[in-house]
Amino acid sequence: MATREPITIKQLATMLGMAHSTVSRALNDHPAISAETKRRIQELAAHHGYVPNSAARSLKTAKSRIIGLVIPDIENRYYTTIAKTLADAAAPRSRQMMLSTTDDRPDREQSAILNLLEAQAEGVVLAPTADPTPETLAMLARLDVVQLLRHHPQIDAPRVEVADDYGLALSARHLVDLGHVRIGYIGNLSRVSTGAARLDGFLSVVGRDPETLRRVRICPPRADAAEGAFLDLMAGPDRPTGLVLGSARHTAGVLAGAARLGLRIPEDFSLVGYGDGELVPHLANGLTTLALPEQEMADACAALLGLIEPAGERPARFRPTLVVRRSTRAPA
Amino acid sequence: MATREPITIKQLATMLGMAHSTVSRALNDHPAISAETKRRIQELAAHHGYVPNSAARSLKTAKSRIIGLVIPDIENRYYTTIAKTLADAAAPRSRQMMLSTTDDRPDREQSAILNLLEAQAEGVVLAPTADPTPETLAMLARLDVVQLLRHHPQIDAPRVEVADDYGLALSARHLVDLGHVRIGYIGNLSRVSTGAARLDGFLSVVGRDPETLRRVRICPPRADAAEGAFLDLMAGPDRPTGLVLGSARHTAGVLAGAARLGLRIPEDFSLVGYGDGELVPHLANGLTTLALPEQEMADACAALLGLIEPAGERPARFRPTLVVRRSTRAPA
DNA sequence: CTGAAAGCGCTTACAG
DNA sequence: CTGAAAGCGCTTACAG
Repeated sequence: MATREPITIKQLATMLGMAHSTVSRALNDHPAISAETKRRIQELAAHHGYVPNSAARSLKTAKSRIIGLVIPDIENRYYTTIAKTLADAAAPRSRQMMLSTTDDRPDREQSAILNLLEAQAEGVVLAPTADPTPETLAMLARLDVVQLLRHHPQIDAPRVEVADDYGLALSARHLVDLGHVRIGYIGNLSRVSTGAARLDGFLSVVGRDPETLRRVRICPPRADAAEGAFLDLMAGPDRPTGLVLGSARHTAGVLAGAARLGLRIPEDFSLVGYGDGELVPHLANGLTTLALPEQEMADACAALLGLIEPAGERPARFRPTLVVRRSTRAPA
Repeated sequence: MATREPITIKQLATMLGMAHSTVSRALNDHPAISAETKRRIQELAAHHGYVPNSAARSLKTAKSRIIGLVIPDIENRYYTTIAKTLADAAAPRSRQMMLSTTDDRPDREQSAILNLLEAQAEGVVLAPTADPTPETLAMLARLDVVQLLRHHPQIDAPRVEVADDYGLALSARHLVDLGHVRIGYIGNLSRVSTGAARLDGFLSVVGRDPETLRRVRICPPRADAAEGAFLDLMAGPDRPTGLVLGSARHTAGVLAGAARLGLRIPEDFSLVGYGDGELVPHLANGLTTLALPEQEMADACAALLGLIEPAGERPARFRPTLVVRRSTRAPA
């Protein structure tokens, strides 16, 4: 029974010869309205395909049912899982999820946050860029924010993050325990908090002498960049016998580089990835990797935004676990 | 300079001793306002961290800047790419992307569409479930919709889809040309349009005799389901020497099943996947697969919604291409 | 170039 | 249990 022009509460009220306030209350199941009146009104509303106007409701109530998710990259499996879990939590509570990707650009971050502020978002889950603009920081102070994964010193908001230093120490320790001495690292820019923490965790185990630092490569989270870094790292003398990754998006590049150089895993070098997933067991003959509790972290975000009941403890920092498969072994 | 309570146009007008209509015009860069007035107003607005209220704007203009993306599963790489591309197209046009996942459930689809209708979404990109509810169909008639990938006979909206029959024929033909005779198929439910078209394309090449149909397995788009189907398919006598997949989410299950049975690819059977991606070249020693033009399809959606200029032709159906790697060869 | 006024579709105290 | 009224923050014809 959809009409071209959406029908309004006022029109329904006119048809029924009632005040539109009564219609509004009936549609919101207000206790003061009689059952019979409610039934009549709701029937007519359904018949005419009445749909409430959320802009009008938001204007009146000064809040919307929108929650924002602002992340660098939806193609990163980690964020994909977060998006899925958050969307699943939002749907049954009639919350809408607004998704923006920043590609780690502060200008895109700023416009995403502006849009959410304009929309009077109820909450925002944000994985901040390395350098949010002053405008972004000012706007964030006016929103209910959760910092996901990364954090920025000037954003005063609860954090939901991975114990990355712990995790990367786990990765490095695994290779050391297997007997590796020359261990390389390819990871993200250390300007974002996670990049710094991951490198730090790695170095806390292998040491910080110049010799070791020469086996560290930092590059953007793209496969082609990682491939370049890998080729460069493996070109020199005293090639690493083990390699630790600090980003999921570096995996494909390293595997491509290894294929190009004809290096086998784990015969020629051992590899520890970052992040698990459906396909990861089938990479590199079974990629040893750090698994992150994406689900729990997304739940923690949802709980902090009041979307779901907090499930027991809600630690700010979640510990990754090392999943040992067949891409790591003692050096030849 | 952010205040707790957001500042409004009226308050700015009072401070300046002007009419609030003038302030509104200045902030919207209306040509009739003098440069000097604009400057003063915009300066004050910036100083007070003025942010327009999008609910008020939407209420007045009877439209929002929201576009909806309603898909079954964000973890499916195909949809991830679409989401990324659409988000990238939306951002510079100050459009917001509302993401809902349906998990192929008509009730979730209905509430997602209801939310978008309430929000007066400018456009909706929808990959419909197999059986949208009558309510959903009625609401869709009131929205500007593009049907992505799948289509439903009762939804009257432009389609952006893959020539799946063509693509799966390509997959099957590849194995036939290599000399395979016993070829299996694992794919999606045929109740969704793509499931039917893919199976049809496969059968158009291998034939529809009962012998062949016994090598077809239909299962939900989950790895565990695909693994079960695979084990079942490979258990019988006259095991297929080649296998074609009709869903990206079946890949992990089949690889897990093959590992469990100790079957090597391509020595023991050849495998053709569905959908390409960063990691796919590193699966199964180089997975031969159908590559879909996700980027172009997302652009076509954006163009149909008026978000971007149509780039030359805009075919409704996009042809996948077969990327031959090392997971397929002549049968032993 | 600027102002006064109406109104978008709701919600919600206040009356009765 | 229902109604009359005000108002949320904008935009935009209509005047001048």
